[in-house]
Amino acid sequence: MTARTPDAEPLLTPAEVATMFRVDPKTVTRWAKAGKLTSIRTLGGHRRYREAEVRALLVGIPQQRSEA
Amino acid sequence: MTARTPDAEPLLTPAEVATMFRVDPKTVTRWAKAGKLTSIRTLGGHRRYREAEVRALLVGIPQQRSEA
DNA sequence: CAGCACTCGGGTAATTAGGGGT
DNA sequence: AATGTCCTAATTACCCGAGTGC
Repeated sequence: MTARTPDAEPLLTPAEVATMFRVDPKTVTRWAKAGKLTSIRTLGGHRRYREAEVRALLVGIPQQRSEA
Repeated sequence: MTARTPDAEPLLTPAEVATMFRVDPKTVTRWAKAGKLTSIRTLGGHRRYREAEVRALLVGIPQQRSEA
């Protein structure tokens, strides 16, 4: 029973993005205002973020090993 | 409603890691820079650390010498 | 319609980054 | 080589009231 999927990409709420980065939702809003993150606005003015973009930014630098 | 959490690993702030290791946050930063610890950057440049990795390091310190 | 959680704004403390020096 | 401390600048976190989303 897969509900129809209009060609829309998955969006995330500010709280979700904030959780993923371990920051305050307000901080995510600042990133959007600063143009560091693509934000889509609801008709009421609330922001939504592209999941794919957020994941791409969540990049960790793995620990290195200097083994002899 | 609490926002869903797509697939985010729990992250820790520098202060939290520093407290766990009983060291200065600055020291944690040095560990990250030295590649001894995996670091994820916020869009503002602040670092976040993987909770699982930190805890693994806290527990995984075998007593090589137990004080003569 | 009513209600609650979340987000929107702005403003102000608290952390963090970075370099340098002990 | 490794840690702790001092400094300045930048980023982030918590305060409020009002509006949106469901």
